[in-house]
Amino acid sequence: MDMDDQSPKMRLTAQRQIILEELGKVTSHPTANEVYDMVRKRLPRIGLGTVYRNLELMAETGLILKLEVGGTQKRFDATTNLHYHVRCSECGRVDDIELPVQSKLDRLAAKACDYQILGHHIEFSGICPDCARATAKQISIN
Amino acid sequence: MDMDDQSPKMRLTAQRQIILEELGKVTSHPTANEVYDMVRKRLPRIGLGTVYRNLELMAETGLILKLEVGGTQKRFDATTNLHYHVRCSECGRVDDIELPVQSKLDRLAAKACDYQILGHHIEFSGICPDCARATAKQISIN
DNA sequence: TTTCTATTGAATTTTTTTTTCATTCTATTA
DNA sequence: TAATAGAATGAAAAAAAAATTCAATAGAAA
Repeated sequence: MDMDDQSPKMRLTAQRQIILEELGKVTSHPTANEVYDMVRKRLPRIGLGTVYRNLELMAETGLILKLEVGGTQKRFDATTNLHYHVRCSECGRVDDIELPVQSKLDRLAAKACDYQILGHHIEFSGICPDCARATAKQISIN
Repeated sequence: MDMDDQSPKMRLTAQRQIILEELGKVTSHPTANEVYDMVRKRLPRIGLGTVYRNLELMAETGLILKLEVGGTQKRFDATTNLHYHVRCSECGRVDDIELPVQSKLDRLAAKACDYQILGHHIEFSGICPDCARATAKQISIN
């Protein structure tokens, strides 16, 4: 019999499990390299290629979320339910933002263009508390 | 006398002018490499570094817009007034979308997190007309 | 156990972006 | 006009980020 569309068999290897665990531990949205550093503390011999490969794979199967937000590097998120992000324009840090998903935007967009709209993502930009504090300090020194 | 905050003197060289012109000609949002290819038809000896350098510079001064949307590469836009984008999840093409800017989102976001919100960007994802047509053809062949 | 396939680490390659530097260009001053 | 100083350039190299290759390994299935 032919199996359905699902990928053949994706094993939950130690590497994958630990990548997933480490990603779940943080609320920041680490880059592949940052995940590599986190995972390496527990699996010192893991290769960077493996991390890239698995993050990509897990994003494809929907296990995690791949964020292609501002900045040069892709970032990853263990929370897969739809939500928005804030990005600090100073330091690049990315956080989740608790805002109800504006699904009406999709309907508006569908009317406004000839694409078949699948969804949307909102990225807010701003100054994170840490950078705001740093700037305030900066000013008071001058 | 000391001059004000503006950058010293930014010359409008032939290279810059042509980059700007070529970018203005298209409604797509070309990557640096695509701009390079466009510009090279008129300035065959221009270097890729010059294109990158100037796109980055012009984005900094606000002459053009740098989009860090989905996909691996940065894209550039000659239209600088705030607007949203749709990105084809099949081919990566990016188009503008005519949708009023939802400035209330910034106020909601400000309440929902401890960042100092500066603004936001919405990226819709969908299937562009071309890819939709290609998919339809694909299906009818099977 | 044996076989088959997915996965890995290590290294390499590719892709994208940035930087370096000697040279050229241009605006301004003398 | 010629000299000068700073900005900008092309060409090449380097750096950064991501993807791929491949022999070796590990696990599941037979």
